[in-house]
Amino acid sequence: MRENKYLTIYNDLLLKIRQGILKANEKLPSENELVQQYQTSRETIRKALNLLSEHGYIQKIKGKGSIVLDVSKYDFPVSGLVSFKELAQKMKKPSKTIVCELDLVKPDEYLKKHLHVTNKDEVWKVIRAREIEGEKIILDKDFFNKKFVPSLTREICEDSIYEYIENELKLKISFAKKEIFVDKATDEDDQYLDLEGYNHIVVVKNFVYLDDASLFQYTESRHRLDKFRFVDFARRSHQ
Amino acid sequence: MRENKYLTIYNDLLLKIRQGILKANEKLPSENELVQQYQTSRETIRKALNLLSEHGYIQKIKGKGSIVLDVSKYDFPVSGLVSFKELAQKMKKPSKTIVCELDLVKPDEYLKKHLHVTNKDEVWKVIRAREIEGEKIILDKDFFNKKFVPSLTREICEDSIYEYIENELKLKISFAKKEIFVDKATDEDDQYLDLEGYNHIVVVKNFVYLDDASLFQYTESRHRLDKFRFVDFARRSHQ
DNA sequence: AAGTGGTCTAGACCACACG
DNA sequence: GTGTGGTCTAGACCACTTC
Repeated sequence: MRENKYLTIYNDLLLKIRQGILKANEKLPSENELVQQYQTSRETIRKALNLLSEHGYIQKIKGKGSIVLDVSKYDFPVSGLVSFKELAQKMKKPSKTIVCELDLVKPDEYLKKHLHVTNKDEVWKVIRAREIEGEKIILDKDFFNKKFVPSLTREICEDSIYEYIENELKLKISFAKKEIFVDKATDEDDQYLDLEGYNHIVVVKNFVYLDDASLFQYTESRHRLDKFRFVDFARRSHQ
Repeated sequence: MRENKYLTIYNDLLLKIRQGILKANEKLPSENELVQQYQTSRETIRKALNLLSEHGYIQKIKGKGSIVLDVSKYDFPVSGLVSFKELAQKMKKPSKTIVCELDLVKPDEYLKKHLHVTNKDEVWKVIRAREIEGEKIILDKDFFNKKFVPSLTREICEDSIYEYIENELKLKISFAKKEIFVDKATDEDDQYLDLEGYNHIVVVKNFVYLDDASLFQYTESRHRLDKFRFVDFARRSHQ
């Protein structure tokens, strides 16, 4: 057994919720009962329950107990953030990635500021169009510091760069900042996408940080207005 | 002293980061050192550090230590989600709220489904336009179950309903689900907002749940395209 | 080998909900 | 009062980084 005990318990409880063994709107066993069931300490049970809570599967109420939330009514996965692209993949809609540009470039002023690189650094610039159900509706512009990603090929780009980075290069992505706003469509958008007359674009900027807190990727994802969708599930913080 | 020990430590460390006593890109004292400094147990220190980490102020690295992240480079507050409206308030831009409608209505099919109410329930329907720097750019449509919010006045609506609910009614909001997408502007949008020719609208749907996991508010916030902005800071989850 | 953060334990006391 | 979840403690062992 190599998995954490609290993650094992988390996954076990999650399975029971998904299978309906633990029913929505009903109470979970108390923490002390779970201590007995899983033969562990209370803090470990609490770690598992807090994870379930943070991910929106249960609600803990002081003095009463923990309630299983109704997961089925979410039309999207509950935890985290979901883009149209991810949804299309989940729905198994036919999709395709077209690599428009793949270059090693000198950073311009904007990139120098946002990627924290200097004139001496080189930066991978990747532009890809995402075609879903026959329409090119998303334009992804990615920029990586060459220091972190030495080589990159068209094949990797057609697949998932993200998987390549995590699985092959073993770089660990730890957190990201997102900005969403609407912008006028550029000539580049028009060139690579099927804009269908829409002259505005939803822009999702993404700043990705590694485990050691260094910024290594800047991404701009440009979505046609009518095909943009974003879901967030937020637990209110302390205070 | 009534505040939690770990929250006290969290706030103290946060203050030191903000004041530059703990500098960006430098290491925090180790957990064992903090145990000494604050005369507490390691788990308590870890609770405080985990909060700082979740809120994006530090980065913990196994075997090495915790690094203070550079907060100053975020043009928006780091933790959680920030809308244009909140930003305008932070920037102290002149803003005004116009209550367009305030009614007790029977729920239609859509509301019955999303607010989990029946024909017997009554629902508060509040429509407000938000004017910022002289332009009406956001239309907020709120729906509350009358069961939770018995009375509501124009004055409360012109102020913050949210504050009224938390401070006066003592209802505790625990989590919310957001959906963002772009829709065609309706006649209602046109009637209440200064659309300036934009015929699309960014829609932010908000489902708000109380402490006991009951859904009590459904909100739709409709933003003029050019004035929409949304920031998210997401830590990657386990797994 | 020494120091770091990550996990886990077995207790303790508290605040809250409910009958 | 009993049971619940929330906080806190003082230890322990582990995996990882650095020397």
